[in-house]
Amino acid sequence: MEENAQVDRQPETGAGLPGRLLARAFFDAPPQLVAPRLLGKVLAHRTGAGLLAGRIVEAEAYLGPHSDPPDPAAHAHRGPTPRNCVLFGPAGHAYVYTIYGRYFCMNVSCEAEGRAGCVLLRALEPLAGTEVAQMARNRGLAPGDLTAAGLVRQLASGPGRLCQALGLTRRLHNGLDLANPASPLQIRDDGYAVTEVLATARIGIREAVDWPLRFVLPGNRCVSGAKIAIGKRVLL
DNA sequence: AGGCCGATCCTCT
DNA sequence: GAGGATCGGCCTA
Repeated sequence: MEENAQVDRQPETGAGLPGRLLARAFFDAPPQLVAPRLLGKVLAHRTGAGLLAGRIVEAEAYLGPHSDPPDPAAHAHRGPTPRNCVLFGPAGHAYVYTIYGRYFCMNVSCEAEGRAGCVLLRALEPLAGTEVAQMARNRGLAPGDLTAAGLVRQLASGPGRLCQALGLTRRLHNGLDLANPASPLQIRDDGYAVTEVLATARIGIREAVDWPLRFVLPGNRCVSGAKIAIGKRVLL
């Protein structure tokens, strides 16, 4: 609507980006509340190859060591280390780490400084109008394959795939401020309306496996691990 | 100083 | 459905 006009007046804050930037206050809340609210929002990465962006359709909350009971599956569980120190900083920053020596995973830090809750971004639905072909190349897929049914799902359905598609690495992106209009990596609200969120058990962990801290947009084609479709409704 | 092991993905049966 | 790739970081000694 009027958004285009506003973008033209402030090109440095949102030129070419969909919707509006999420404020830091959005992230300054416990992760089990931030995670479901992040569904439907857009993760946007500005690169030399254009805008790589997708809608968040799956996310997991990891609780900080201050929580009761503490979350034994969280990286911050045993307190700050060189790897996880971003989580103990202010909310709204990217925590990107290496997993299995080959892949990266991206989290969003939550809560005030000193509290290390976070949200793992597990799956995106590629956003129409962005450089989807580049995301496919980043994933080692031929852009032509995208026309085939089911292959959109291969782009960013999974935390490692998500980072690969958007070109996110620990070296370049860990610690970036997601709520800064000058940042190449942002989370934005393009007005997409979420009607229903399901909570399920988290994936790929050994501790606290039955805590219902994984949140999905039910029925979305890009949600990972289709086996775990059962879950409880979440009130937003 | 060294060993262990993952908030994963892909391939093969 | 199972197993291998692959390595930085964290824990223990």
